[in-house]
Amino acid sequence: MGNPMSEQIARIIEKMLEENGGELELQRNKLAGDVGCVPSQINYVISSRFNTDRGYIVESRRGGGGYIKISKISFDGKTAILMHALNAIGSSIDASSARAIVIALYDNGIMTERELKLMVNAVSDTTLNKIVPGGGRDAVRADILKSLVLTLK
Amino acid sequence: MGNPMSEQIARIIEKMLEENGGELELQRNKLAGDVGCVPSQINYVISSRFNTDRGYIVESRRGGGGYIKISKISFDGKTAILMHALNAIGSSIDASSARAIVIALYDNGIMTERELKLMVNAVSDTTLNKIVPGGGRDAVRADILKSLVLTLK
DNA sequence: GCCACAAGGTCAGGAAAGGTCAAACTCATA
DNA sequence: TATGAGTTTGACCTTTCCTGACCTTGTGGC
Repeated sequence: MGNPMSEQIARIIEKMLEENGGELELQRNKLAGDVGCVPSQINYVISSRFNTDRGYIVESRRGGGGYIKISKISFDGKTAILMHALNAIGSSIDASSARAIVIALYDNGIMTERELKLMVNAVSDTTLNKIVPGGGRDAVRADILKSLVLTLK
Repeated sequence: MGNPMSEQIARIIEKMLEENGGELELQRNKLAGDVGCVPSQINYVISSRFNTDRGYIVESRRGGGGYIKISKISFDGKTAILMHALNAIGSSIDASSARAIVIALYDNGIMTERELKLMVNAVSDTTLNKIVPGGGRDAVRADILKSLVLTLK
């Protein structure tokens, strides 16, 4: 692994995250300028390394005073269960497996009954069928489910 | 950490609203002078952040002794709120409007904070961006959101 | 009624972010 | 050497914010 610029940027972000207790707000253009790359590369680094799969939540705002906010999900006891679930979900998951995972989480006392219904609903086929084309549906479901599971942290 | 003037103005208004039981009358020119911006920016802040979608009603009067009155809507019937939300969602909705609606529901005591986070996450752009192609994204979001809102019934 | 002044309203334009996408490049490996 | 995953870049897009010129409405004096 030579030392691609993406690595450097990722390290910079990781360091800032550590110094800020797992949460940070950055200016895309400023960071790009500092490190000497094109702004969209910041997006690339974030989406390839600070995504939900790796346990980060990213929010952003455009316009004057815009920012990108990255937060790392931190571990504790029950998070082990959640991580296990995340792992089980993978990059694509069908409706019944998703349902099973959610129910398992409920059985483990990770969430309330209403939250259970909420999640079952969100990832049900009837909800996703309408628009998402056949192939992509399970992938969309996986993304949503992972995002939801992370919220339980 | 940008800190646009609009944010500051919004915070000031929010604070005044809280101190006044959800209702307040302000002088546009005075507020603009106090905070150091052009008067029309007050309109911008009000129309972008204190609009009906977010649960506010705005009235005003021009001329001598003019004013702008902002009141936060407080619903009574829970189902009325949900119906209002469903209506607001429609068949397609962008990320920030979706977010606004969910926050409004939370503000009205329809759901817990964790449910709020869950929903915000489920309909965020970062979650849906990955796979759903540009056009359909807002439609998928609307379907998911409506499904989630109905779960609260 | 007419006029001056005191509010607030509208709108278009430009600036300041961040987002998206596809093409080209790199480099390890089959 | 062909292929493909990962990286880099730039052209173009969308959202959010800020400002100023100009418009409309209400009040009070004459």
